[in-house]
Amino acid sequence: MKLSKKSEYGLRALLELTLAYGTATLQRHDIAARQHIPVEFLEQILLALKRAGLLASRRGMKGGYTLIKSPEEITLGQVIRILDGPLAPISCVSKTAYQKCRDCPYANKPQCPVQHAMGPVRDAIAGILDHYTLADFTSGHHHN
Amino acid sequence: MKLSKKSEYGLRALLELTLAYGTATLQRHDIAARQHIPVEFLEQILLALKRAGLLASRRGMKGGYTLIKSPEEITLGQVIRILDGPLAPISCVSKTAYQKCRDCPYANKPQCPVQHAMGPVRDAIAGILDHYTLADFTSGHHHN
DNA sequence: GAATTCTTGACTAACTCAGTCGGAATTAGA
DNA sequence: TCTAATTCCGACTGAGTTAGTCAAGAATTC
Repeated sequence: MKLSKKSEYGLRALLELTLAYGTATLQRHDIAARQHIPVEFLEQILLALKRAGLLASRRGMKGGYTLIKSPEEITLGQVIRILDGPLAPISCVSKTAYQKCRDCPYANKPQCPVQHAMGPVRDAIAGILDHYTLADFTSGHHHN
Repeated sequence: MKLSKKSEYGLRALLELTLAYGTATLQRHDIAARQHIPVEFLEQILLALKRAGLLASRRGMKGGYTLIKSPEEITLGQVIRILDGPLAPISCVSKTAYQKCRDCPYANKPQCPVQHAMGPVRDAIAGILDHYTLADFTSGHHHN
């Protein structure tokens, strides 16, 4: 039931990139310093977000990262799925990464009690996180 | 965001114990066989649930485990907290195990964006799991 | 006292998490 | 063209967690 550091750092990094959206590109060390994230670890995260199509980057002097989509289009659910995998507490109730549970005596049967309990949990989590955008995430936030 | 095998097995074991509630005591190997759980691993789980006050046990021949409280009084939230720890996705929004996040630039400040997003998630999860009892969990279930 | 069952504690192999490191590729500016 | 700055990529690591396994001890019944 836990959010990894990777996702937490990823969200905080995207917060900075959202604040800079349209006006500036940010470098690893800028983000790392503002959010107190180890720079080499942050790098991995930014690369993953880039591969997933959320960020663009430039190398060399004056390089850095920028958001490639508008903050209203990116949800926390997307980000967490990229960095941490599926939101569902158990894969037999996942919608984005469903997997039949093997060795469960109720697998396949219509009334698996675990699914019955965890389905609504996954829907509640996804219902919040898939409607919460980076714009929402940043609103109310002012630097220093 | 994931439920451990420990919790999953624990819930499935409690399902069997709920079905037997008031009529029989179950032994490790009964539960293990019905739910396809490795018996030595199940043992740890049952012991933890016993220490937490949900189960009673007897040793020796004709021994076994029984539910000590009625199924309406035990929620999935309680069980998962015993076996997996807090439900909150991040400890700074936990109500049962709050911890200030260190090294977060927003720690203490009233408007931490991560808390703002994850607070409702933790409330949604707890809202479901703390109202879902073993009685609900078992309803609609009939053996074979 | 023998068989059965829970109890306790230690042990382990595999995996994940949270980084760290070294070097290669790209770009800007001198 | 040279150099400094920056991203990119892969490998590596130490600590901790997960999912068990195992052996020996204590209680209970027959």
